[in-house]
Amino acid sequence: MARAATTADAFNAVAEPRRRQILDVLAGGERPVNDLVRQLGLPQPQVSKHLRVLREVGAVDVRDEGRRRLYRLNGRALKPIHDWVKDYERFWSERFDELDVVLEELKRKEEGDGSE
Amino acid sequence: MARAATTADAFNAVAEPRRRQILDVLAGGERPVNDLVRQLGLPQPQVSKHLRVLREVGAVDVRDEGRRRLYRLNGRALKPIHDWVKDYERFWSERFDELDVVLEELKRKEEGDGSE
DNA sequence: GACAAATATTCCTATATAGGTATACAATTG
DNA sequence: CAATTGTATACCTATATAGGAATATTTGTC
Repeated sequence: MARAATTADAFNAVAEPRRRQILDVLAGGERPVNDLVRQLGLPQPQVSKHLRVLREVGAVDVRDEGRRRLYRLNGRALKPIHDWVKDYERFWSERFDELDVVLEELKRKEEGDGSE
Repeated sequence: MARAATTADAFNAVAEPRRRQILDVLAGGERPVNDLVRQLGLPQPQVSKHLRVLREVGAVDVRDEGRRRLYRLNGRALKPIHDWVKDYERFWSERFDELDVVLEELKRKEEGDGSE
């Protein structure tokens, strides 16, 4: 059985790091394919292929400008990812809290042992 | 060329929705495999397979308790996902900001038309 | 109109996998 | 000790893909 298609949802689309890179660049503003090609140092066909995936999950939109195709980010498509992962933030934030407590206790111990 | 392995990183591991579900359940606390099997209504071998992936990306930790294996969440492993997607929050938050402005203007208009 | 630029798409391939089925192994129970 | 429980894993299969190489199509320039 195959994995879910890369175009199945945003999670699958952005699992591929190059596609995340493309989104990162587009976060800075609308771009033609050529810009992405140059900026990412990837071959043009590759970039087009990745853009197609991103387009199909709705993460980018495209408009024609003559022979150029300008792509822009649709960040809303990434919201499901954020919505899912944000609930896990407490698992590393609390960790920091616990670490602070432990460090505080260690500090007290050191002060308590300061006499040795 | 194959896609990156599901065990390549957290992004690839959680692209599969069942694995996200597993993490969601474990977010509620340490669990034996059997609990996950029953709670998710998945066959046991499937659950074990998914758990192995999650274990390899570090998203879960396991300890033996007799013949039972208890799995617990390591939420830190999901931080890279959060770190990446959080910068995109502005792309839907600003949208909400704009919507608020529009709604505010509509409200003012309605209040202005309140005399009719 | 010839040529170049920009880009999408086709063809190909080796690779990994999600689920199904069956099995192996260890621990527990009676 | 036999039977049961709990779980990991092996074997199998159909499927999708990331990149490479090549190509097709459209638009722009001179």
